[in-house]
Amino acid sequence: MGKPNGVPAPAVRRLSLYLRQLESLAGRQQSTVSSRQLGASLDLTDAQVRKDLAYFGQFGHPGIGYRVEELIVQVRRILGTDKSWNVLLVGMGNLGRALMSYRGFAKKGFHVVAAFDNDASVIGQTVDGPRPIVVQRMEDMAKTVKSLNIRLAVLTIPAGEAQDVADRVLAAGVRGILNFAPVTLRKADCAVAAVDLAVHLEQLSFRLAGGDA
Amino acid sequence: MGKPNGVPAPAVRRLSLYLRQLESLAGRQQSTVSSRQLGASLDLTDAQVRKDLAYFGQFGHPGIGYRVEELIVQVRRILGTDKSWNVLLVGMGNLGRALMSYRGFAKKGFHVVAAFDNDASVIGQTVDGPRPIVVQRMEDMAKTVKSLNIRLAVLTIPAGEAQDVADRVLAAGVRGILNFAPVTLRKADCAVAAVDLAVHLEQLSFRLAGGDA
DNA sequence: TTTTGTGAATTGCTTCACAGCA
DNA sequence: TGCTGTGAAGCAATTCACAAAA
Repeated sequence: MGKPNGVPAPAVRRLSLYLRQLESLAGRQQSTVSSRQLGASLDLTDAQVRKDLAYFGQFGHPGIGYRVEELIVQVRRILGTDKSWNVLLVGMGNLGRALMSYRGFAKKGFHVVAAFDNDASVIGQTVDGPRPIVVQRMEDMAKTVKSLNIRLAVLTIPAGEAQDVADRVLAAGVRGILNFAPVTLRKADCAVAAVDLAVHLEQLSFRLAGGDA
Repeated sequence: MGKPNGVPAPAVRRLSLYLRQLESLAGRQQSTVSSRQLGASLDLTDAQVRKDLAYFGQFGHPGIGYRVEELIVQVRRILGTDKSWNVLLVGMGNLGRALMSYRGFAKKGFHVVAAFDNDASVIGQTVDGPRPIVVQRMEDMAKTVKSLNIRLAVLTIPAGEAQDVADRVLAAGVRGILNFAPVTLRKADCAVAAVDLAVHLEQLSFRLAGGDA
């Protein structure tokens, strides 16, 4: 049932971008798209687009291109977003609260259904979101993960606490972590994605400070 | 004066991670570190670490390793964060406000010194941050960029407005963009870094939904 | 025509393995 | 001994180029 393992990681990253662009095309009522068109909109070659998609199946139609709606369905299935995912969030600081009410998650089928913090003054508060949610104690995590079938966690906490919280979240039964703390997590065979906001600015400053130009 | 162009992009990305780890080591009073140690903490091989650093110079000491404080200075210089950068932020929604008060930026020398929005009810408001800032009209951008010597912009705006705002920001004199909108920007020879929060969750769902495991 | 899917060629990145230095 | 810096080897990803299909 698992897909073949010869898929380059960069191809999987681009799959998300293809989906995003396809959804945009669908919104503009465009019914088919060529690999050249799709690639141009993302700064990729047509060959790259075709090769990436071909890792997962034959979705195109020679002479026509790809049917937008059809390909959306396929890519969602490949990415696993044809079903919805329940997500928990740890860390109710500014960033955590902002992500709670971020509509982009729900649009893609990710639903923040539980929120945690270790600060007693925050626990019990109701935070806004698509559905308002009461912030829970960390101790209640395992029970909540089980009862709500949560499989993903978003960590918006200070670097010093991140590893401990990650361990706890995994122990509670979560399978994947989106980590905003500026540390690399020791991961015990679980999926981890990291977003370090400062790192991205550093990459820009490198490029502007003689890095390439 | 520019560094040679044979540097792989992945090496530059890792440079930020090395710096983060080195700063952590410095905080714990560790004075030297070997490529093996540094690599292990980031899930990289020792050879990878040495090769990455060697693209930029000879910083190590055979038999000793790398002197932590010394290497921090060098890496900051390479990344361009030995000097501070003025940054503007467009889009005062939840995410924008959260980033305004995010301490991680200032810690790395990035200072949000101006904020913009196109919503009349937000313009003129004071938003919190390291220094509180008054939200300006988009029309004032060019003047502000020049007077405060702003070189980077962070965009936390809806996808539909992103390209227009990016064009405007570049016209105002900004040289690099950190884009949180879920669209790929047509970039006219400027540096762009993209953070799409939903994309990261999709990568996790792929890995959990039979993608590799 | 137009456009896909794909083996072959190419480019790029990582790992190996070891000389040289402390 | 312990460790770096680096050419050479190996592996991975991208691009090329063309047969096949509509």
